[in-house]
Amino acid sequence: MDDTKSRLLDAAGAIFAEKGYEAASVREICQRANANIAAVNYHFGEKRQLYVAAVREAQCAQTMQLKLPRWSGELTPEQRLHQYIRLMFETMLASNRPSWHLELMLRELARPTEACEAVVEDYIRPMAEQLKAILNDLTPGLTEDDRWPIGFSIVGQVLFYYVHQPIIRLLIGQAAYETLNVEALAAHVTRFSLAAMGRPAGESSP
Amino acid sequence: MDDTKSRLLDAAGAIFAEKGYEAASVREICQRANANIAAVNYHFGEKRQLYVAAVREAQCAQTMQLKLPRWSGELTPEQRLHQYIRLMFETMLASNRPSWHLELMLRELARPTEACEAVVEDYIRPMAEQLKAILNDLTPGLTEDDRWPIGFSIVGQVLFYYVHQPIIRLLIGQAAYETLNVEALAAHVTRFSLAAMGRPAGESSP
Amino acid sequence: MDDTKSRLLDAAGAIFAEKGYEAASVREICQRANANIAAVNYHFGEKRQLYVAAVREAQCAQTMQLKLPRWSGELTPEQRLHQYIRLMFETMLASNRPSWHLELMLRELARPTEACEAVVEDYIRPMAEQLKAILNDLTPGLTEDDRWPIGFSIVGQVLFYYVHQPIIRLLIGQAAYETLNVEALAAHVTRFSLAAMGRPAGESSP
Amino acid sequence: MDDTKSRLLDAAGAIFAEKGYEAASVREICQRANANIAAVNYHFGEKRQLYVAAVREAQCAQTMQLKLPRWSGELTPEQRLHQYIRLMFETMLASNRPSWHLELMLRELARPTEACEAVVEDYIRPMAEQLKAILNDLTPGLTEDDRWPIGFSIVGQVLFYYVHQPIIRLLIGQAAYETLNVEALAAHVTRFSLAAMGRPAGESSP
DNA sequence: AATGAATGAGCCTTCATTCAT
DNA sequence: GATGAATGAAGGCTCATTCAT
Repeated sequence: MDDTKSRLLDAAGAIFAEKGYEAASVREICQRANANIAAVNYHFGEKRQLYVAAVREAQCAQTMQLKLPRWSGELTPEQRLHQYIRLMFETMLASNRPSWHLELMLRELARPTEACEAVVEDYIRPMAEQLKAILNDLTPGLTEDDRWPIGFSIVGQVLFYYVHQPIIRLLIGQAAYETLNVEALAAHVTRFSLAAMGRPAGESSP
Repeated sequence: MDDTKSRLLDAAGAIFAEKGYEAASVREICQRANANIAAVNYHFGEKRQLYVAAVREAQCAQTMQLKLPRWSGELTPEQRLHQYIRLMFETMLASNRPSWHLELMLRELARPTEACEAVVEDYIRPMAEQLKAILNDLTPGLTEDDRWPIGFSIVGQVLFYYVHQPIIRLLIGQAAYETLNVEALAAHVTRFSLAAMGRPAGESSP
Repeated sequence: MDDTKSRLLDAAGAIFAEKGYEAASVREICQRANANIAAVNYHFGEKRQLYVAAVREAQCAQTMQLKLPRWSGELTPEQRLHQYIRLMFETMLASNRPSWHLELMLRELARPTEACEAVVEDYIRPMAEQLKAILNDLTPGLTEDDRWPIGFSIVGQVLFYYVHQPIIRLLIGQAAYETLNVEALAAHVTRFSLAAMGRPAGESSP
Repeated sequence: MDDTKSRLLDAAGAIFAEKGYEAASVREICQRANANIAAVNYHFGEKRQLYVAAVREAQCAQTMQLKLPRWSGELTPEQRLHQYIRLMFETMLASNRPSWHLELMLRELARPTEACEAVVEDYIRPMAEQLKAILNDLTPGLTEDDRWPIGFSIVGQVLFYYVHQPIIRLLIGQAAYETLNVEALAAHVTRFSLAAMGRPAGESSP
């Protein structure tokens, strides 16, 4: 890929993720990308399409990174759920994330624009399928339609810690917030969800 | 309250909720409020403070509206949890809502600005206290600190349906999405959560 | 005089003198005068007329203050010139001046508006007459018309120290500037001017 | 230099000189320069910097124009002083001046802003040095510090005719004012100043 | 292929002023 | 007599975009 174009995409992603579409300015993006002010329109036509491209880029990067480890086959469904949940937390909370990818996608999913559908189809749905596969093994008696709410209940718990970080921080205090860690959160959500599905807990650690 | 000022607040709330702070323009707000362009500056000093005032207004309105029904005393904890959850869904999904109140607050909570803290303290924390009181009766053996994650798991499930509406709609299809209703969703989340806490379900309907 | 009106006049004079007509805002003036924003238009009709009134006020105050001491009769013309010059310096440089009066008038005289003519007639011309009377005695052989340039040469020297303060400060340095004092400056200008008129110096001290 | 930028500078200088910084509007400047309203921001960043640039421009133009004729060597100090004074008057009063250059600089020097220091150092000080050199020859017995006041007395006389034009016009009447000319004024100030320094006059004409 | 110059619409804010009370 | 509310014009500035090179 063209060097300038790629730098532009990277700068745009970071700034869109940080400030949102409206508050981000083409000038600022070009500046951070060390590109000419006219570069955005040259390479992407207009600001809107730069945004779409940035979301798409984020999506690709995320998708690749989020490949769940090939189940070693001998893992129990409980262990696989635990892994799945921990991976979500890791992705969301890991501070070493290059970083704007997830932020940008979640912005998009909460306030959908034209880029939303692609994200769902290319990124969200595959992940949902994986989760459904796990739930398949955990709740064999349920129909397809009955499994959606369970998946939403699980994913909702996890995303809450990401989307509503500021609430949590204010409610439990900064000190307590800092003690939160991926392992503990994943253990809690896994235990909570397995119990909700009538599964004995305690043996989910892989 | 002054008429123009109040009209301004209402228009601002609606537009801020719809488009976000940056994308909303003072001109547009004044136009919708049938007020002069200088009225914002006169009554609120600047755009930012109009936003803060609008959030505060939303909060007041919400708080009043959200008074949980006085528990009739003889309700079981399970029934009270069910009521609590249903009330959240009603508040969020009721289409007859005049409006922008909740939308604006959730925007604020996901992307906190200076108005966030007030919302948490005045609106969120009281609600959290009510939930904790219910959990107190449901999980007598737990410490205060251990109850936070449970509360978050419950609230996270509910908010998911609001914040990530577009994902759900795309994942399960528009048709299926329209069949969702407050009653069913509340029942699911309640059952899921009670089971997670090791409580026999089925008797929570008030 | 009305209290509010008088406070308004005082505040206006100070701010006009400090910032000039354009840069001064009616709001700021009313604020400093503890008056309502509508007070200016109520008392003076419009900003311009408030300015004119302030200049007039300055002029009155100056005129009263600037009354030269009645010559004791037995003073020589040289001594009277010395007194005249020293009085100008005192008026201009005295730091205890209530202070915006002169500033405002000089602004007006350098950039004349409609208020200029009145200032000249009521304030400047009487002073010029006094100076001419002195010069009359010092240069008996000259015609009226020939005495104007001499007066201008004297007054020009004095005003230079006021109008072009910043140049002087930068040219000779802040330290040297601070050693300047009314007495020394008056002595210099007097000596210089008397010599220019062919008068022996050294006996002008009153 | 760029065409638009230079037209902008010229228009700005003229308008700033005429009305002062505050009263001049960017819109008006752009209009006169046949430039877009955004051009100021593009080329100069903000109004303030356009002003500074205009002052600097004026200064350059003045400096070049004000090169004193190389003394032919055989001129007496008296003749050189006469030339110096006449040149000042010519610069100030010549009606064929393209213009706003001097006006703008004098505005700046009377109400110094951030641009003042540069004007003094680059324009005023060199001129002051030239004058000091002349005074050096005229008053050999004096110290450096004693020569400043003499220089100020000379320059003050000249500037008076520029800065306080309106006073003069009103005092001596429009008719008399129009008879004033560079030659006569320069002759007067020269004679006055030479006499003040104890120099026989009458032979200063070059 | 890429850019510096330039555009015009629109931004938020502040202005002096007026009006109803 | 005096004021708080409200007005509309204009302020400086920034925006995404276009154009000629």
